[in-house]
Amino acid sequence: MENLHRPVLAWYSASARDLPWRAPEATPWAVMVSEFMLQQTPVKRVLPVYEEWLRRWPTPAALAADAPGEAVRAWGRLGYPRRALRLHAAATAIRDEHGGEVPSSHAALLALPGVGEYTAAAVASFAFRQRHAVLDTNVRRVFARAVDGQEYPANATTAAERRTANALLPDEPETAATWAVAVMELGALVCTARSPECGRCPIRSDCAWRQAGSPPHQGPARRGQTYAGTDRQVRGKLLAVLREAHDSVPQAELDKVWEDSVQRARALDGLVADGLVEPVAPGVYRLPR
DNA sequence: TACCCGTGGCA
DNA sequence: TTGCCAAGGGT
Repeated sequence: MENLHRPVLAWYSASARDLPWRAPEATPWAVMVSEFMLQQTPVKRVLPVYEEWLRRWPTPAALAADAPGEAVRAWGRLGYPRRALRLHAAATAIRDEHGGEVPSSHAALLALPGVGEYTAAAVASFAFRQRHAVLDTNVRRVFARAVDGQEYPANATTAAERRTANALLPDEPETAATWAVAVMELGALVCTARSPECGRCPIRSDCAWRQAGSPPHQGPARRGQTYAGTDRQVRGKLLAVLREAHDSVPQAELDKVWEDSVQRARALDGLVADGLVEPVAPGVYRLPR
C-alpha cells in the first residue's frame, strides 16, 4: 500500500492549488475558518468570504468580541448559516477556555461547537502537522476506488474506511499531514465524483476500480436532496432579508418572501429556535446580538 | 440511522 | 432543463 505514497505526494507537489489557507503564514485560526466554510461548500465560493472574514476577525478573540449576528451577516450566501453561528461559538470557547489560541489536540478540537470528526482531524493535521486520518468526501471516494474497487463510498463513514485510512497513513507526522491534503486534492481535482480524469491520475496503475473495468455504482442511488419548496428554501429567503437589513425588520418585510403563511411561520420559528434570528418585539426581528 | 440544514454551478 | 454535488455537523 505504501507504493501509493510516492506518486501521490509527487503529484501533489506539482499540481496542488495555491490556496490561502495552505500558505505558510496561515494561522491555525485561518485553517479553522477555512474548514468551517468548506463544509459542503465549493472552494471558489469560499475564497472571497474567507479573505474578508480574516481581514475583519484575524483572531478567535476578535470574532468572539463581535455579535453572532455579524458573523451570520458576513457569512453571506455561503449556505448553511448555522455554521457561522457555530464558528462564532467556537471562537468564544477558544477565547474562554483555551486562552485565545486554537487548541492543537484532536480531542480539544472535537469538543468545539461545529467541529466534528473530519474538521478536528483536518485542523490537527493541516495546522499542527499531526498524524491523523482525514476522511472527507474526496478522500473517501479516492479510497473507495483505489482500494475497494467501488465507484463511490457508502453513505456514511464506516469503521472499515477508518481502518483503511489509518493503514495508509505515513508514519512520519509531517509526511502524514502532506499525504492527507494530497489525497484530498487528488479527489478534488482528478478523482472527481462525476467524470474522473483517470488519464491524469498518479495511481491509475494501482487503482482497484480501474483494474476492475471501472464498474458503475451498484445499489440504491443516493438520496437526491430536493430544495424547491422546502423549509430550507424559505429559511434562506427569510435570512437573506435579515442579512441585508442592518437593523430590525418588521414582520411585513418577511411576509413578502413566501406565500404560504403556515410554512413561513414554521421556518421563522425554526430560525429563532436555532439562534439565527432574534425576536426584538412582537412582529419585529433581527440577527442575534 | 436517517434526516435536517443553503446555495449555486455544471453536465 | 434539472438532478447532482460540493473540505460535514448535530440530533
